[in-house]
Parts: sequence; structure tokens; C-alpha cells
Amino acid sequence: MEREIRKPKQKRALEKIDRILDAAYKLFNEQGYFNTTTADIAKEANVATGSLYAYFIDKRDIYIKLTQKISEEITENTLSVWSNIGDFNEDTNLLEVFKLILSTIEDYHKFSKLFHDEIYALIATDDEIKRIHDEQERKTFEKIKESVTQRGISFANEKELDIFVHYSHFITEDICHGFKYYNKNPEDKELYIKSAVNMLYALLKNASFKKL
Amino acid sequence: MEREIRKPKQKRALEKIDRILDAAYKLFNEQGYFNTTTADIAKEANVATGSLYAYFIDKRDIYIKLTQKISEEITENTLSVWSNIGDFNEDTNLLEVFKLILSTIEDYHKFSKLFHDEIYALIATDDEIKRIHDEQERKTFEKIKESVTQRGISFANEKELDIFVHYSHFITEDICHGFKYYNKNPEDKELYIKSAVNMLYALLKNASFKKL
Amino acid sequence: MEREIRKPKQKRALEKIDRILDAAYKLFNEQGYFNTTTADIAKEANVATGSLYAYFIDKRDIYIKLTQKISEEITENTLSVWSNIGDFNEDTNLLEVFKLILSTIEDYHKFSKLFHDEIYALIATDDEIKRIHDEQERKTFEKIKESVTQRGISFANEKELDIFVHYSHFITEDICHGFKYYNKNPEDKELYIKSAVNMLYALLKNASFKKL
Amino acid sequence: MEREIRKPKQKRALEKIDRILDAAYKLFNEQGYFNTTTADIAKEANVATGSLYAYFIDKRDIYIKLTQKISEEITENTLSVWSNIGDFNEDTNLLEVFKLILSTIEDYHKFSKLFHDEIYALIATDDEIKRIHDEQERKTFEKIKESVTQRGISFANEKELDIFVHYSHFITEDICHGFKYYNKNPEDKELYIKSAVNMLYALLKNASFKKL
DNA sequence: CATGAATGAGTATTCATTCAT
DNA sequence: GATGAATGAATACTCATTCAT
Repeated sequence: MEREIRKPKQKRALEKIDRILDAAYKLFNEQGYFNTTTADIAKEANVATGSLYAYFIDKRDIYIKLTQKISEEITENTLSVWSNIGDFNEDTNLLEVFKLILSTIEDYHKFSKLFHDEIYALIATDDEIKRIHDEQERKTFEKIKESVTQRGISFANEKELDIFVHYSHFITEDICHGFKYYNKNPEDKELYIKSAVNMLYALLKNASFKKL
Repeated sequence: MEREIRKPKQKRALEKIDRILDAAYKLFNEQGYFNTTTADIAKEANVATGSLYAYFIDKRDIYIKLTQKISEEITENTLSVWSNIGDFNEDTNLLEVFKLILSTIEDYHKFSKLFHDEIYALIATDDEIKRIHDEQERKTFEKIKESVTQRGISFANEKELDIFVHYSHFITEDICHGFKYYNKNPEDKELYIKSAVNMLYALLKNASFKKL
Repeated sequence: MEREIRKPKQKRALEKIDRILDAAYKLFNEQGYFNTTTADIAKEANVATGSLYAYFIDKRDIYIKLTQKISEEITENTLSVWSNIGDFNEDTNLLEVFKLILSTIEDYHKFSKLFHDEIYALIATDDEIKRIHDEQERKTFEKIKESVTQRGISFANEKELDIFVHYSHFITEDICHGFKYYNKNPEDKELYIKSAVNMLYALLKNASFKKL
Repeated sequence: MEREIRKPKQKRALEKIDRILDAAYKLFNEQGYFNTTTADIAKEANVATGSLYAYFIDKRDIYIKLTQKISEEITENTLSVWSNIGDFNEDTNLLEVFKLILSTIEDYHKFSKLFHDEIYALIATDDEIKRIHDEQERKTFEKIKESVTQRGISFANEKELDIFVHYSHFITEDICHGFKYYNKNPEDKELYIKSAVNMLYALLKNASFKKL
């Protein structure tokens, strides 16, 4: 008879699931997926080892659910960042805008470089994880693209928009990680941001801004 | 009494070490470090499990030696790329130069995204691996900086040079991985490269080129 | 994260620990420490291999705990032997006393010559085991010395008491092992005991007995 | 086809065998049989690992041959000790005689407590080793008994002679080990020897000495 | 529903022995 | 004869998963 994974409906159960995910999150961030045992997670979550298997299929499932949750949070946060920015036009001070974006992202960017890199390592190993990640990334990028468009920037073609979003994302993460986990000198941050803005601005060369 | 690690001097031994490293390389690339057993490596290398431990301290040591070897190859190749480029000046067609760099790098860029990401994951877990990686990266960056300077580009200050080298490296890798492992449409490559060049070019805004 | 060794509080756990120690005891006695595998112990104890590691750090720890347990039993038994003997005086029939001691010791003397000799071999190899053994031996000897003194025998000096206790112990063990493990002819036992008593009695030459 | 163990006839081969046995002896004494690898022995003997198997069947065989060799040396030495002692009679100063015996034995007593105890542990595990040891012990005891008889001591019966020889041997070893490996205070040695002599003398109570 | 003790398949590593050179 | 690299069976130990209480 197959073990049944509870569909959590009651608040208590949902809370427990969250406790487990939080514990897993903490430990995966600190020690990595492979160096974290299910016993570690259970202990950190103040839960019996058996309970993990009441709510999750296996260790991998915890990882998957966690990735999903985080991805969703990221999407949410990313969008909230964009929605806090007004329309763009030729007079917009892009440096200020990017600084705002970066500092906001940095605030909610809570997972470690380890976690980040391990996701990509696991993506390459596990098709299901890859599927989830790709799907979530697709969604996020889609929404960012919408936001960008809504903000009044139009690119020569879809591809250029894609590239712009890709590098925005990419560079932002790089700066976050650089200062959060690689102990780069905080004094240099301003310069990094300026450079980042210059680079992204270069991608806007062929884009046109909405005339006011 | 301590186990002795064979110091390879004869060709036979060196060949065997290479066979083991090649096997480990192949498997780490395909399945990742944690999903590869020492038995797998031995089998792939056509070698007895015991032989691994004649030449390496343990599984981690195989990984470390492998990383070192690859890092050295990368440094070497990176430098050979730069040494094949003539001097820069205002008339240099940077797009062509970057295309050349990229295509050369792509040629020798043989390790998978998985391997790449796992290195970073292991760096975060293992101080020794971090040390080796950092040391090698420092060397590579140092040499690239020399090359850039020798090619006649001078930046307003050291930091800007650092940033330029950092993003050159970063974006190059991104493009390599994007097309090698993420199945991006090859037709878009030209556009990606153009965008990359534009971005990097933006960083040269404040740099001055050697006058002919 | 460190593996946690279960602290046994419940009867069930204590019983299991005893089962494991008993199994280890049996096998170490029969085959020796090095010829006994952890799998052997687990099987003999009707327990999964993993369970060994829930209650013990490693194989060596099983040995150490076992040695401790046995040492304690020996100390306990030795003392109970002495406490069953009345006061000594010039009229005491020492032969009868020693016979009593010997037969009592033989009754509880359950470990094999192999086990006995291996302890000494391991003492020479492992500092921790040596420490435990020395400590326990010190305690036992201390208590025997007290008992002897309380029984009314006083020696010319402390050293002579030490020597008396040392050889009492030594000769007793010799006789036990001789008849238990070396298949000496049981008929000779009486003679051996008489000889032993004579030898020990010689050590009492300079000792004085309490006058009644 | 069975591997052939060379019957060593040439001097070179005999030397090599000795080198191997000496190396094994040294290491077994220091680290014990189980903690010494065949590689250790070969290295210590300045011989290739393969060579061990040219002269010995396996590791165990090295141990057996070694035990045999040492046993023979002991027998030899023991007898030479006895042959250096003149006849006994009622006027013989036994204390002086035993002191002489002890100091001579101590001189040639070159193996460690570890080695000593391990032999007994292995005897209990390995019938062949037991056979060899018993045979050798029988021989030694036989010869000592002859010597004792020739020196003019005659016991009430054979058993008492056996017991005398047994404890002579036993106590001698105890004193050797005590001062060699247990760091007993050298100042106490005199007292130990005196006690030992007293004990052994007690065994002679019923023996008669040759009248001059 | 929850618990955490029990399970045992799986893994890294060692080392006696063999055998090609 | 000698060498020492190669072998692979054996072994201690781990940890995801199960299941009796």
C-alpha cells in the first residue's frame, strides 16, 4: 500500500510544513543539500524524523518544495520591486532606479551562494528540479518583461528584451553575492553599481522610451 | 604507519593518474561529485578501487587535484587567447576581438555547467577547495589584467580594471554555458555576443586606449 | 553535524545495549577483537549494524565500554569475596581461606584467556584503553588493600602490601586460566592451590597478624 | 600451480629472511600484529612486498616463524642461564642465585609486553600457533626441569617440580615486564626480587637438596 | 497523528596477496 | 630472483526511510 502524503488543510499541519521547510532552508544554506541529513532537518524543525515523511515523499521532495517556495517568493518580490518603480522616460535617472532595485533585491535576497550554486548543480542532475526551476524562471522573466514593457521601454525585438532581462537578473545576483558572500569591500559597491548600470544602459541603446 | 601516496615519476604512473582524473572528470560532469562513487571512478578508469588510493588521499583529493588541473588549463588557455590578440586602439573592432575571444574560450571550455556550479557549491563547504580556487582565480585575473594593460588599455583606476576583468570573465562564461548547456538557439548567439560587447564596451568608457 | 549517541534511559535501550555488549563479549572471547566484525556483533545481538552506532561511537567504543563493565564487575566481585572472609589471626587456616577465595573467583571469572590477553595487547596499543584499565586496576587494588588491612594483617611497609596484593591477584588469575583454558588436570588443582598458598604465605613472613 | 616457498640455502637468502623477521619483530613489538601491515614489514626490512611471499606463505607465516625463532632463542638463553649456575645445596645463597637468573633473563628479554600478550591472544585464536607455542614451552620446561634436577634439587614428585618451574618462569617474566614496561620504580626491584625468591623458596619446602 | 528507535543497503577506504616487468 | 604496482575482497560506518508503539 502506498504511503499517503497528507494534503495539509489544517493550520497546524501547514505550520509544521513551514517549520520543516524553514529548517531545511537554514541547513541547506549553511551546509548544502548533501551535507544535511534528514535527522538534522527534523531536529532543527523540532519535529520527529518520521514526520518529515508524513508531509514529504522524501528528502528530495523537501528540496523541491523548498525551491518552489523560494522561487515563488522571488518572483513575488521581484515584481513588487518593479511595481514600486514609476514609468521610465528619457529623463529618468537610471542610476537611481537601479540602485533602488538592487537595494530592494538585496534585502529579500536571503539564500546563500551555496544554496544558489547547488540549485544549479541539482538542476543538472535532476530533471524534475530542472523542470520546476525552468518553469518558475520562465514565469518570473515573463512578468519582468511585462513590467519593463509597461514601464514604457520598448526594444527593437523580443530577443533584445530577453537579453536585457537576463543580464539585469544576472548582474543583480552577481552584485548581491559579491558583497554578501565574497566579502568584497563595501566601499566599492557604489562603483560596481555604477558599472552595472552602465552595462545595462548599453543594452538600452536600441530601445526606445515612452515619450511623455 | 601512514599510507604513502605514490609520487608519480614514471610515464606509466602519470598516465594512470590522468586516466583516473579523466574518469572522475567525466563522471563529475555527468552526475556530480556526490552522485559519483569511488567504485564508479575506478570502473570508468579501468582501474581497481585500491589504485585510486595509491595516487590520491581520498575522493576529495581526486576532486581537488582535478580542480587544480582544470584551473591551470583554463589559466593557460585564457592567456593564450589574450596573447593571440594584437594591441588595442581606438580603431580596433572590439566586436571582432570579443567574438574571437568567445569562440576560442568556447572551444576549450569543456566542463559542464554541473561541474561549474558544483565547484562553487563545494567552495562554500570546503575551505581547502575554496583556497585553491581563490588562488587560481587570483592568478588568472592577475594575468588577464597584465594582458589588458599590455594591450594598451588603461583605466582610471585599478578598481575599474578589476570590474572590467570580472565582468569579461563572467559574461564569457555565461554565454558559453547558455549555448552549451541551456540549449539556447544558436542563431541568437550573434546577438548575445553583440550585447556582451556593448556591455563591456560601456565599461571602457572611462578607459583610454593607447594612441598609435 | 555530529552524530548523536543515544543516552539510554529507558529499559528497552539499556537492554539493547546489554544485548550488544553481551554479543561483543561472546565474540571477543571466542575470536578476539580483530577477528570480530561489527556485522558479526550486530548479527549475534540480533540487531541491525546501524543500531551499534546509535549506542556506541565505534567498534573501539564497544570494546572500551565492555572492558569498563567487566572491570567493574570484577572489582565488585573481588570485594564481595573479601567481605565474605572473616578476620585473620595466627590461628586462621589460610589454606581454607585461599581455597574459598579461589573458588569464588573462579565462579565469576567468565572471560576467556584470549580476552584477558588481548586487553593487555590493546592496552599497549591504545592509550585510552590503558587509562581505563589502569584506573580500574588502581581502584580494585586500593580496595583489596583496605580489605587486607581491615582483616587485621599489617605489613612492614606499604610496598610489601602492594607486592602481596599484586601476587595474590596474579597467582589467582593464573590458576583460574590454567584450569579453565589450558586444560590442566583438575586433580592437580588442589596441589596448585596449596603451592599458591605457600607462596603467598611466604610473603606474609614479615607481616603481623592482629592478636585476638 | 602452487606457489613455491623457497627453501633458503644460500647465505643471501638466509640474510634476507632474517632481515624480514627482524623487521617484523620490531614492528610487532611496537605496534602489534594487527596494526602492522605487510607493506610496513617490507619497508622496514628494505625488501619488496613481493619478496615476503617468496620466503613466507603469508603474514601469519611470518608471525609463526618469528615466534619459533624467538622461542628457540629463549630456550637457548634460559638453558645457558641455568648452565652458568653451579650445584645447589643447603648452603647455597638462593637469593644471589635468583638475582643472577633474573638479571641474565632481563638482558636477553627483548620483546615487549605487547608482543608477549599478543602471542597469548593469538594462541587462543590460531591452533597452529598454539601448537608451536605449546611444543616449544614443553621443550623449554623439560630442559629447565632437567637442569634443576641436575643441580641437585629433587621434589617430592614430578608435579611439584612442574609447579616450581611454572612459577619460576611466570614470576621472572612478571618482574621483567613490570620494570621494563610498566615503569615500576627501579628502587623497588630489590624488594620484588626478594619477595619472588621467598615465594619460590616456599615451593622448595618439600624438596630436598643434594647432600654434598 | 506523532514519535524516534530500528533498519540495512550503500560507500569510502584498507591491505593481504598476486603478477607483469 | 626481485620488484612494487595492481588487485579486489573485506570492513567500518552512515543515513534515508520505515514502522511499532
